[in-house]
This record gives sequence, structure tokens and C-alpha cells, in this order.
Amino acid sequence: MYKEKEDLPAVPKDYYKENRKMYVAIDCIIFGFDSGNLKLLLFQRKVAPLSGEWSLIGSFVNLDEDVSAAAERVLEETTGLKNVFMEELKVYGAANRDPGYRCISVGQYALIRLNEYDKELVKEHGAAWYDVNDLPPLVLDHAQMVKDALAKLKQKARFQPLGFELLPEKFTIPQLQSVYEAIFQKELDTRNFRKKVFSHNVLVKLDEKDKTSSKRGAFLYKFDHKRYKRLIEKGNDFEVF
Amino acid sequence: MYKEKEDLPAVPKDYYKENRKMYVAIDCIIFGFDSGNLKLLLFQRKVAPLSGEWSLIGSFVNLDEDVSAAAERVLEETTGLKNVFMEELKVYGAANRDPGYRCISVGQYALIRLNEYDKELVKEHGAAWYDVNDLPPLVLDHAQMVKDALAKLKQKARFQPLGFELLPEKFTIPQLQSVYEAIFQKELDTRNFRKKVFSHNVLVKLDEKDKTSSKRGAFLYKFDHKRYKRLIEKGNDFEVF
DNA sequence: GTTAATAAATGTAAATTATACATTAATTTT
DNA sequence: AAAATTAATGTATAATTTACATTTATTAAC
Repeated sequence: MYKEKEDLPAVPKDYYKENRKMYVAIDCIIFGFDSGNLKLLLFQRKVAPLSGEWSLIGSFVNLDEDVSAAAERVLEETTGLKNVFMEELKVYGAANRDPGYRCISVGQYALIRLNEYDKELVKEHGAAWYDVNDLPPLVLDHAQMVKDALAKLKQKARFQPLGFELLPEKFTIPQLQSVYEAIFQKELDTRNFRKKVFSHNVLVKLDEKDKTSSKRGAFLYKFDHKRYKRLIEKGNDFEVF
Repeated sequence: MYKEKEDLPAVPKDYYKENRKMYVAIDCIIFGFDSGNLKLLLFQRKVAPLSGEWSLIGSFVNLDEDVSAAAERVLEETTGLKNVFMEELKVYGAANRDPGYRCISVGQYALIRLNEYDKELVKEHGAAWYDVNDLPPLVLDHAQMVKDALAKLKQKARFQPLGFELLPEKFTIPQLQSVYEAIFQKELDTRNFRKKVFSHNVLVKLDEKDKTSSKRGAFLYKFDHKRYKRLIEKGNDFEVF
């Protein structure tokens, strides 16, 4: 596309003059799920500015770094996790959102399995899990980010199998229902829920039971990613419940 | 939140050193609809770099400007239109997406009514409408942006009344169906389509007919925004067809 | 002014999907 | 052996979606 040297776009000299800079950051809205509730990973600042205040975990985007890579870096640094579900939420780009300097932030929300993250790392970073229904005050526009992320999760989870990202690889149907009840914020009918989730034929029943929450025990299942992929390639809607 | 001066976030000195800068731009994916087809407003560069190449219409975001305001500014500058449907698509943040300098771009897609925009302005800016199914090669990652915007439009139009944004305030049902056929890329059944759109009770039938496309003429309708708002406030799903 | 042409407007029956709802089964603890 | 506990299952009704063909209003042509 750029054949000649003069074809290279010139640095736009009119913009951001006199050493004034535009900063680009990412903030991670990291969700987990435990005992019936959605959890959020927050981080308590240990040093000024804003020492002691709770915040999402974020970072500036390096000049040689993809925006999505910055989010992945932060997620790995604080939880030890790679290759988890993470997606852009939206851009927080109000000129005055950060009173210190001009900084836009790209909100990125992630869904992780609470049985998989590195607890030591989280502790080292001064991070902690909070129930999404019982959050402390957050700095800047972070409370808005959380609110937006919850709304997006609720929306997207209807047609994409996001609930599974919040459970261990092996899970029971009652656990799965519980995740969706937390996401959609309403109770679901057991029989109709099972009918719906089985109807897509993407769950593999294992020969093991989980007995942690009942005497009888509930069978464990796995999500079959290949079968799911085939389904949507055929153009099928995947309405979770 | 910031009670003391030392509470103000420090400019992050470690980032973007030595006068290296991060640029933030927006690019507008502006859709229109005419004679059965979705159209896209493109702009042909008149000067180097990239003279003669087709591009989306964009701009850098000013340091004192909201990201969304930059998009609204560009839209108004090129079409004369304010207060049209415009929404963030996604961030294009690959480190190497622009070979000249580090620049992330926020894609913003807009839906406009082709009977309302300022034709002189568009001409002045060297912009022109293209059928989305017959686009010229575009600079940088702009073709990807268009692809993403079309996919998002297809998705969102299922549950949000976006089709109406592409038609004049007064429109006929055959026109409306034609918009949705263009967005969803498939033919719809006339009787079922009418049943569905009338079922929500958000169309107001007028006493006028549009006779441009048939001898008999088709009745004109208006979209009733208030009734629509009341509907969704009651928590109703609004599946268009 | 009758006829032909054209797109607009309309209804119904069958199939599918969603909803509401209560009992039995497996296992452990006492 | 009985009690307690959660897991697992089916069916009938309502609502929605789908497939499909004819009539209506108007203008243009003869």
C-alpha cells in the first residue's frame, strides 16, 4: 500500500503539540463466579496518588504494544492466566475523565475460572475479590465500567456460551444454572433450563459426580467446543436458555 | 474524590518518553440506504500521503475533546448532520496498524438518512457513496472496520430498531422491509414481516401514500419513539422481525 | 372507458418453541 | 431403617414462528 517513502503518513504535527500527550490505558473488568455470585477482582492502591482507594486493574498501553496485548499482559501479571475469555467492552474517552492528564481507557472484560488463577500473585498485587453486588467505591469512572460490563455480560450471555467460562472445565448442571441465574439476575426453572442446555447437544456427560453440594451428587459435564463451533458454523442461533 | 493536591494522579513519566507520542483517532463508518442497498460514505484523499486512495472519514481526537465528540464533529463536518445514530464499533489498536506513527483508532458507525445530508459539503470533502457490496480497496485496516461494522449492524438490528435510522422519517412498509433485507442479507416474507413490525405497535400510519414505486401507492408510516421507549422500559424484548 | 399491468395489502393452518408445574431417585447421616 | 437433602425427570398448554396465495388499488395503454 505504501510504495514510496513519501506515501508514509506524516506524523500529524498539528496534533498534541508542545509535549502535550494523549495517554492510552486499558482497564480490566475481571469476573469470577463462586457460591452463587459473580465476583470482581479489584485492586487497592498502596501508594499515592489515591492510596487506599479501590480500582480496577489497569495499565498504560505501551507504544509498541497492541491494545489487546496490554490487557492480556495485565491479566497475566495479576492472575497468572492466559488465553481466557476477554473482550473489549468500550472506550472511556471523556476529555475530563482523569483529572491529572488526558487519558482514554479501553475497558476490557474477562471471565475467569476461580479454581485456576494464581492466588499468590493476586495477593502480591494487593488485589481481592468482591461480590459484584457489594462493591466498594471505585476511582474515576470505574464504577460505570463495571455497570457497563455487567449489562454487556447479561446481553451477550444470551447468545454466546459465556457461562461456561466462569466454571471449572468440569461442572454440574446445577452449577451452570446458578451461573446463569447470577448473570441474568433471575431464577430459572430447573426442568426448562436442562431441556434448553441439552437441546444444543454441546455438553458431554462424564462418569464422575460432584458430591460437594449434595448427598446424591450431581453428574459432571464438559462443554464440547468443537461441537459448538460446528453448530454456529451451520448458522444456528445459540440461545442459551 | 481528589481531596488533596497530591491525590492527583501524576503524569506517568515512564510512558511515551522522549517526545514519542501515542495518537488517538476516530474513523466513521457512515451507512446510508438507497434503492435496496446499503451505502457507505468514503473519502478520496486529494493530497499525499496516499493521494487518490479511498479511506473512511476520520480525524485525530483533540486533547480537550471527548472521543465521541470527535466522531460527531467529523460527521457534521462532512455531512452537515447532528444527532444521528452513532455508536462505538470497536478499537483498532494493533501496534503496527499505521506504519507512520503509533495511532489507535476508535471505529464509530453511524446510520444516516440519505434524504437529509448536505450534498455540497460531501462534494467539497471529496467524499462519495459506495454500495457496500462493491467497495474500492481501502487504506490501512479500513476494510476490516467496514466488515466489522456490517456484522455489528446485522447483530444489533435484530433487537434494536436501527432500520428506521436509515429511512426518511416517513417511510412505507415495503421500504422498511427492503432495509432489513439489506441488513440481514436475506429475503423476508411480506406477510410475516408486516405481522411482526405491526405487533409492537410502534408505527403510526399516516394519511399519505408514496407513489414513487407503484401505481397503487403504499401508505406512509412514522416510527413512534415515545411508544418504543415505553415498550423497552417495561422490559420487553424488541425483536424486529 | 375497458383492459392490462404492477406493486400493496391481507389471513390461516401447521409446526415449533416456550412455559408452567410436582414427583421420584440417589445417597448420606442419624 | 428412617430421615434428610439435592438431583433428575415429563407433560400438557400457551405462544410464537413459519409457510404459503389471493385480492385490492391505481395508472397506463389501448
